[in-house]
Amino acid sequence: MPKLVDHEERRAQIIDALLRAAADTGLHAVTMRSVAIEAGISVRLVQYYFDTKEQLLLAAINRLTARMGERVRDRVRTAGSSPAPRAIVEAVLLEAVPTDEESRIFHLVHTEYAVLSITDPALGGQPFLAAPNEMEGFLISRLAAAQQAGDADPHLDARQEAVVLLSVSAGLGLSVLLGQRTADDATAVLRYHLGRLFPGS
Amino acid sequence: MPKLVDHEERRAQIIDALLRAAADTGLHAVTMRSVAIEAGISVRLVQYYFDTKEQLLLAAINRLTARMGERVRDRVRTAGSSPAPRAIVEAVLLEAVPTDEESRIFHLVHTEYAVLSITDPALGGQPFLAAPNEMEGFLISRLAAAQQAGDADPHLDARQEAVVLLSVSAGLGLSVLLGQRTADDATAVLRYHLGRLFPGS
DNA sequence: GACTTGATGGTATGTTTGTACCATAAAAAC
DNA sequence: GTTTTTATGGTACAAACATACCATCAAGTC
Repeated sequence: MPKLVDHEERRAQIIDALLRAAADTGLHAVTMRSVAIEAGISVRLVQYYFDTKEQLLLAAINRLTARMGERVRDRVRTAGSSPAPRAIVEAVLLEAVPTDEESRIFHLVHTEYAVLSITDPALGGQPFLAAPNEMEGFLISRLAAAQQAGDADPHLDARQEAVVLLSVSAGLGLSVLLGQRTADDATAVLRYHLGRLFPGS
Repeated sequence: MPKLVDHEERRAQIIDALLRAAADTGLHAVTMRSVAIEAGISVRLVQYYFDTKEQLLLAAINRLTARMGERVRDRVRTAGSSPAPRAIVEAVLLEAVPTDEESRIFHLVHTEYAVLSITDPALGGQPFLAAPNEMEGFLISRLAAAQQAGDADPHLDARQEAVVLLSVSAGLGLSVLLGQRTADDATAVLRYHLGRLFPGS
């Protein structure tokens, strides 16, 4: 054989090619051939590392959700050294607004997967429900903490406000993908809304 | 020939079959054959009324956006006899939450089209930008009117609040489609948020 | 040095798709 | 009553797809 190959690295390469192809032509138009071409390898190799197309699609969505979770946690950690509650909440929610090219690819393909999962039972909606539910709990705890610290109006219903926040960030992210708003506009709207929740700044 | 046929009616029948098929198996899985079967006619007839698949898809999205516009206007008219600003705004925004089966089909397929339009230039994003922009203007005017009437806090930025409202209703609608929330929960969250904008009830 | 085994390329195959073509019955036109 | 239209069915066809199969070459193993 030629040089021994790190399978995980090869698989990551192929998955990244799939993500680029999906962001370019749409997830529905992704074929074994287009992934192979984008990755610069033969179709046979894609088959070699992911036996079937379904397995490739599943591996891609797993990698995607894992990477998005990492990105959110990175943001929390970065903003979290000085744990101002508003800064943390803002960091988490702004991750849903695609700014750089990588985040645009991620959110576009993630949205395509999410919509696909509504009708395709083989994609099992778990990854699309687990992460938002986790985020909802996180936001509720932060809002409640801010209320006790006197940074947020104690009359607010933390649970409902958390759902509003998640919805508005998802809606804004989608509108940016659709080209209806720029990322800067979406950011400004989100900051405005946070300003209403956290009156002290 | 057998009986003369109303072309527009036949076309509407076929489009409705397409919408059902798309809501059932996903827009990407819709074929000339599946539409024909769902409509109970032969493939040849689908070709006869819509020469090509692309034309069928375009006719369907046009019918879809037209029907959704009608539904929103119906709601405004129904709630508009007593023009309490909050009631009108609430009616418009609640249209984005799928409750009955028809609205679920509409919003599911509409979302599938919207996501598809991001990568498919042949679908031309116009219908997905015109309607929201029109709604944004409508909401801004209502919010401003409510502020002048003393029903809403005059310190609010009507434009930003309108964007927040549209985003939150879009995000809530999507989360209902994804099975993350029930329609009732989404409705309650939206009403809660409106209660914060319109303190007088 | 012989042999196994991992990584790769190329090709064949059966299925599904959109579309084009051929056919027919029956209403309308004259 | 013949001759157009009009609405419909069935079938044929080329392209594209996922996948299975055959082949090869080089690095380890003994």
